Amino acid sequence: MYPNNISLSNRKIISDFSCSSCDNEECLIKKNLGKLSDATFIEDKKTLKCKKGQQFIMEGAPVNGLFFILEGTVKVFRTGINGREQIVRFAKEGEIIGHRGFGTEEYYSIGAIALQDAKLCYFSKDSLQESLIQNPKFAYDMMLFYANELNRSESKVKSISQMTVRERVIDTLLYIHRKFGDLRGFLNLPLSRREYADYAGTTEEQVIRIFSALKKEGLIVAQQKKIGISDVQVLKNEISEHNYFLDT
DNA sequence: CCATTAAATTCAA
DNA sequence: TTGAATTTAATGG
Repeated sequence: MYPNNISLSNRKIISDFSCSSCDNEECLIKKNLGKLSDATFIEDKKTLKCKKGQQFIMEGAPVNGLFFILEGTVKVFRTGINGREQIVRFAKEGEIIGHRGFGTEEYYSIGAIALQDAKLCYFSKDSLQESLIQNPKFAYDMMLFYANELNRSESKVKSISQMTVRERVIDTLLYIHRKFGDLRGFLNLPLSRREYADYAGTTEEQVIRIFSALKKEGLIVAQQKKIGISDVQVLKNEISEHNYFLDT
């Protein structure tokens, strides 16, 4: 389904512009730009354009650096035993992709695919490492990001092991809702039911049936890929015994 | 899990 | 812009 011959060399590199002219205030690098005075790595960065559905990190590929999302949304996944895709997270602009392989790991343990046309900033590992060492504030911001990711990931383990399928689907809906918000009553991120299933750790059919049930109960509205949550509070209540909510 | 149908999206002529 | 081809949603076995 996905091209498996993508390498850095054949990804399109679009006009590189400097971080100082970037207006993405969410970006960790942009936030610390003032402090990153002798940051040579900013010059090394490549900005790539990635088409919808294109995979830009292959599982098992060697780690050379990491990506920041400049624009667009991305799904990060891991392939399980039976070839099933487990979606680890959805990421939007300003977020970091591929950070797990950053320290000691040699190969990516995850894959990443653009959900929409996306622009990605790519920084080489070596130059980034250098500036992390020299820049405590930057390193601290990165650490917060890692801590947050770890927290979310631990909660996800719990949700998969202890919640019912229906609860996991609801949890997924709420996660998308609080992370991507809604636009005119619909979740501001179009996902296939397959993708909901891959995130919730269930099957496409289960998701479809639970959506139908929720629709009948008047808790959500659904027209194709557009899902609207009618009453966030009722859904929250249903899974409240499991949850401490996360902000990412 | 698989098969069927309906419906929607993509793509190229 | 249209319609044929492919993909996705929904339901029942």
